[in-house]
Amino acid sequence: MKVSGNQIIERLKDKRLKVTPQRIAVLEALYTLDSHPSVEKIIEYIKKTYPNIAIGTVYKVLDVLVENQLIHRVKTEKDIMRYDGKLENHHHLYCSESDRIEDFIDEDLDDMLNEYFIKKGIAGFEIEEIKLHIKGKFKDMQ
Amino acid sequence: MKVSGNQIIERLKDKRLKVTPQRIAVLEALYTLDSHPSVEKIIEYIKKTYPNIAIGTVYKVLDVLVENQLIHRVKTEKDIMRYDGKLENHHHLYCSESDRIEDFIDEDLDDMLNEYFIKKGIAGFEIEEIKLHIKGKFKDMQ
DNA sequence: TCTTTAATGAGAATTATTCTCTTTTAAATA
DNA sequence: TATTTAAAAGAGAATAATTCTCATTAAAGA
Repeated sequence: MKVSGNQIIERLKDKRLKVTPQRIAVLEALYTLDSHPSVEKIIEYIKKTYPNIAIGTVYKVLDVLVENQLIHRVKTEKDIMRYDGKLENHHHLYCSESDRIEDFIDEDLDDMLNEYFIKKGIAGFEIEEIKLHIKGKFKDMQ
Repeated sequence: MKVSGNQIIERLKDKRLKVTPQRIAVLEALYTLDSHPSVEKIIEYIKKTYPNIAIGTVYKVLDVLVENQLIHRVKTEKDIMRYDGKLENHHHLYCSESDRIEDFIDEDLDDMLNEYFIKKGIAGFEIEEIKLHIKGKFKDMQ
């Protein structure tokens, strides 16, 4: 996920958020780190270039970014929160043994699901977003 | 979800688990409580008939039941764990405003998804289970 | 009934997350 | 550019869900 510094600033400005080094650092971490890092991993990464950042600030920044839909929260069966900087619609592959999460993008699948639910609907419920959570095992033991 | 006391005992025995009053009480709570209760709700319910149960015991029992696949963990974007006693394949409807979760069962949908993934597969990943997480709003404000 | 092994109870410990309050800073305005 | 001000960050205490420890109890097989 390559996102330049200017793009990060643009994204913050688009949401009318103050552009602070801390916010940039958190987004930068999310765009750089492999995938779906925990707060701990995010802090670890940021501290390399910004050793004095306060942990509470990272939590607060993450909250603000989620509220403004610049990132998403992701939860697995383990009990810490993880974050996802990918904005396009995607699903998740998850292996509970390794707690590894990978993104899964499949437009054909999305089309099929949209068509299905437009036709069928769900009584008493207004659908906003459909995400698949696909559990299983990764074949390469990365 | 009507599950009798005998059925509960059978389910524990099938998994070669010792049948203890605490385990029965936790399963009983899960089968009785509306849907997807938190540990707090489970404890609250059990304490009515079993005021001295230890909180740590409830957590441990829940772990054992999850390990043995008698129940499932469910996570939302809020940060406490919730549990689900339903064993049949089902999806979740979720409203983030109210943090309410409802089950969604649709065999046609499951058939369609199974067919799709049997045909297509996912490179490097062995699928074990597919769950939809459908976000939106409940129309009745229950 | 006896024995063994596993489960429970009680409460301390841990730890992710939130909160409070003071200081600092981004950015709008003069 | 300097000033102003509302919002953000820093520091660390507080909270609360969950886990851990270890002594006690109980389930279930012999």
